[in-house]
This record gives sequence, C-alpha cells and structure tokens, in this order.
Amino acid sequence: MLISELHPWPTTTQEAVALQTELASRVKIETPDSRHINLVAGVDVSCQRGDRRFWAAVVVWNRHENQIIETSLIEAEALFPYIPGLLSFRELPPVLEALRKIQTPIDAVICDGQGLAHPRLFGLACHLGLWLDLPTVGCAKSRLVGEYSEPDSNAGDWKVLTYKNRIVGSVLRSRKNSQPLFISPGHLVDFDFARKLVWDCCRGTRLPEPVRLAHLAANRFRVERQACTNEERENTLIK
DNA sequence: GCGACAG
DNA sequence: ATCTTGTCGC
Repeated sequence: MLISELHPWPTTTQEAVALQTELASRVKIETPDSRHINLVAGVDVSCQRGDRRFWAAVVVWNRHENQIIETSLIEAEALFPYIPGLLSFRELPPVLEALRKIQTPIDAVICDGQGLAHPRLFGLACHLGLWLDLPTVGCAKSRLVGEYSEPDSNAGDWKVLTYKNRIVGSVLRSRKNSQPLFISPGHLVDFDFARKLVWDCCRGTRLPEPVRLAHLAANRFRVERQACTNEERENTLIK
C-alpha cells in the first residue's frame, strides 16, 4: 500500500510529546459502515533483549471467510527507546515498513496497544490511523491509563474504561477465565465498533485472530532470522 | 518525593 | 517485549 509521510520522526521525548498533543486533535471518532470492513490487518512487533533489531509482522485477515489473505514481515533497527506513553515512536516505523509491502487494500487495522486510552488521548492505534487514514482499533493486553470495574468472568462480558471523567475505551473479557483486553478507538471508529470488531475476531482465543496470527508470525520470523545470523557468525569464525 | 507505567 | 518448566483448569 502507498503511505504518504505524515511527519518526520522525532528523536527526543519532548518533541514526541509535543507531536502527540498536536496530532491528537486530528483523530476522528465516528461510526464506520461495518459491512464495508472485511479485510482486517493485525500488526505486531517481536524483539529480544540484547539485540537492537525488531521483527514486525502484518497479517491481512478476511473476517467473513476466516482466512489469511496476506502476510508481510520486516526486520528493522530500533531507533527509539520504549517509554510508556511513547510506544508508537518505537514501533510505528517498522510497522509502516511492513504495511508498505502489503499488496491487498485493507479496510481496517487492529493494533497491539492502546488507542484513545492514553495520557494524551493518542496511543499507537490513533497514530497509525492518521498515517494510514484508515479505521484503526487499539487492543492492548494490559492497562496504561483509566479506571474500570472488573468485567464478569464470561466471554463477551465488558465494562467501560474511563479516564479524566471521559469514556476512553472498554475492558473486554474475550475468553472465559482470561485477563481482559483493553480496547479503545484509534481513528475513524467509535467505541461500540472497536469492541465489536475485536470480539468478532476472537473466536475462542484471547487475542483477536489477526493480532494473534501477526504475533505468531513475528516470533517465527525472529527465530528464523536469528538462526541465519548465528550461522553466518559460525562460518566467519571457521574462516 | 512516591507510585504507575501499552510493548 | 523477553528470560523460562511445569502445571492447573476448562
């Protein structure tokens, strides 16, 4: 897919925070036409301690026919540290690279991280939504900000997530006896759609299928690539 | 100053 | 996120 540049990447935390505050006002919360959202991409990044490399995966999933349409994998260098609240500046550059390689036009993206449920209402999913100008949903495995009461223990049970007297997302029990998911709108979606899309993609698994598959693909790719570089090191040593 | 803190 | 084995529950 063609992705035009939204902005250059900041190198300092001060610049990053200022950019988030500026871009947050461009995020649109609206109700998409659910019938037109069939090809859903899941994105995830894998890493290893002691290695500056990153392995990003995008899996395009046909949610009505339940099948993988396309997978894109990329290896990249981490250029920004992990700082809670600034995750997108670390993960988005490699994710965008992987998305550029995708051949299929996608309808929406589910991200592994927050959307609106963020200190400046501008999590990873909002940031990616603006870059792509596509509907995006944040689906995090744990809380960054906000208050909520524990959802009941059955699959499908959920509660609202509030932050500074504002609804920012939902806490969904995607599977019985599993830790809940923290879902929030990224861009061009609303709260109900975000939660329903994720729930729709969770067929007995804790994570929505496109994200679960992207997670597996990124990990497999990392193990594979590290085996390759180990081999090269051994060959160099022998010589 | 102290605790919280997506991946 | 990653480091790690077995193990408890549906």
